[in-house]
Amino acid sequence: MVNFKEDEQLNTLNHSCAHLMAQAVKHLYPDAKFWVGPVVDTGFYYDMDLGGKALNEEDIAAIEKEMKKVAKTGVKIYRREISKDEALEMFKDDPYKMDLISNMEDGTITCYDQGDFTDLCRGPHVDNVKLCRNFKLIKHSGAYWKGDAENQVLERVYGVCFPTAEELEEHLKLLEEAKERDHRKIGKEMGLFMVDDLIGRGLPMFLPNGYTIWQELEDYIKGKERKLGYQHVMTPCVGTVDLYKTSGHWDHYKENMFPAMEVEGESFVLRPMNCPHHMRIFANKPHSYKDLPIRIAEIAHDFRFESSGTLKGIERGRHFCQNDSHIFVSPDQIKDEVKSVCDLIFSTYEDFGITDYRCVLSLRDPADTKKYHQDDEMWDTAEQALRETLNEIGIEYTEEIGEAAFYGPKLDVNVKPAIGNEITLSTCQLDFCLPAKFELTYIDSDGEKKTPVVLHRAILGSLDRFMAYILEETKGNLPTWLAPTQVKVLPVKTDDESLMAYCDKLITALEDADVRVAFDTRSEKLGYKMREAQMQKVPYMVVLGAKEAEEGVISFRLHGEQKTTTVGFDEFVDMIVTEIKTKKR
RNA sequence: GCCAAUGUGGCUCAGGGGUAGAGCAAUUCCCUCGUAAAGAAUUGGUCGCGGGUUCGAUUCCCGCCAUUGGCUCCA
Repeated sequence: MVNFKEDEQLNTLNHSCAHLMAQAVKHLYPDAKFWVGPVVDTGFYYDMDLGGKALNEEDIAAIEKEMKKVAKTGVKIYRREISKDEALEMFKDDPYKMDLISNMEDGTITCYDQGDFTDLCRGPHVDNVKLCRNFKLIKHSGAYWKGDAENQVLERVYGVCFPTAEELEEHLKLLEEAKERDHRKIGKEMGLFMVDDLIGRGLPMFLPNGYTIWQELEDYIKGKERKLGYQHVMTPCVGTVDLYKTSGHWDHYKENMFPAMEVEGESFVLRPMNCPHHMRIFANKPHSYKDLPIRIAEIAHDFRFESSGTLKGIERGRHFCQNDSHIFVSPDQIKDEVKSVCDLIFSTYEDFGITDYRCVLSLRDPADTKKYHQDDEMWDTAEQALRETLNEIGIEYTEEIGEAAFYGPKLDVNVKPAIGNEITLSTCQLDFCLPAKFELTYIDSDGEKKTPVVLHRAILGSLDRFMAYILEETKGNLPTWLAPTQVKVLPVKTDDESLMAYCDKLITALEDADVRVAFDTRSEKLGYKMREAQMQKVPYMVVLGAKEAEEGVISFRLHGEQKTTTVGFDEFVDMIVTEIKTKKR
């Protein structure tokens, strides 16, 4: 999909189209005030104050109509340079523009005139409104001024613009197709999970097919972790409020936790994360420096009271399972262990064929004293240690201020799903803070008690979110090892006893090899059964008739490919078993 | 939580002030068939929930709940 921001021509065109939209809005709502109208990856938007008027579908259609009308006039767009004082005078009735201008550096300010409309803008722009005629307003919503929920809500309208009508058409088609990849749609079609009002919003339930995938993911990552010396534990989904007061999570996140339950004079909460539980496991017995690193891992159930507006199938719910681990190391082990975690992340991505990801070194914002644990020295040490390690490993990353956890900096690995915003899949966080709060110690080689450093890390992130991502990436055509049903056997005739016996022989052979196989014995037409198997996204669709039974061969189609392949019986079984075992295609 | 839209049988959707309709699915019958839907019959819904207006509400109004698209947030 195109990136409007990075393509220079599209960027200019869309920026100009944002102005065209503002002009049309001004015609329809003369009192409209305008905040900013930037180009983003997916097109453009403009944030506008319409005096409390909330736009609906009809209003959007009317704005589009007015835009077409203005575009048709072919009015020219002129660039004009003015001084800051002139700008302040020109926009003195518009508090939003005044806010923008007053925050600009002194010197020349540019603005653009098009007919009866003038807007402050750095530019560049196309030179005529008619060039913006191939546009579409995509969606609209409320958006807080300056992105702050404390501020008033502005009307934001998103759109896209292309040089030609054909390109616009093509783009809109792609947007439609992206909806087909939505994991919620795929999940419903494949019977993977459900959400139910009576259970509660944001609390998806995995159905047999979905749980099969879930278990495969769990086995996969646990297997990898075991080889790397991780020790798996199981801990309860509740903890006392005091536990979270000790960790500091209570102060930072109590609003986003399910409220406390009072039982026999004690307060408990559903746990939102597992760090405190794992800290207490470390504290369960004394440790020598010789024991480190200690890698406590768990596929852990967590509950967070996410805002209702953010819930999204299994990508973001109020219950999820983290592929979590806390690694207790001595300071001199940090680099090796971070490197080991990174290796694990990237080897996992390789197994899943994930190539399109972005690494972020998330740092604290020193000005945000409310969010972050206050200890400058600790932060400097942690951030520098993580940065150095990443540089040493040679990972490409961008640094982002204000994205750190309250207790420490982190490496986040983000991906872009088919629908919606970038999500974090994997994370590796460096924490000098919680071990001290929990007064964790180990005995060092000099006989002194020292405080360990903790790496918080998740590879698949949450299994739920990872599954959502994989479903969207593969459109539900999962690799064989993950597929709920791996092989479906379709007999051409169901009343042919020797054929049915041949099918049974194959099914037994596959079941003995732990392959998940289904047998469609209904007396339906072959085409009908194939269509159904296809829609269920079964990787191997085996068609057996008298011909195959006589020759002792297997005919199959792979993941809906048009071509049919025929191989020997044993060869087929070996092929599947090998594929599943290597977890690769 | 905020702004907007939506909510009709298991699924996808049409309809609309006089107590509902299609296709698919399901069930039964029939069919035994060679690479994406044979045919027939039957079953299935107090139109998200609660109020109000009305002789009468699934349809109009209000409130709530849920879903969807964004905004904010994501330890």
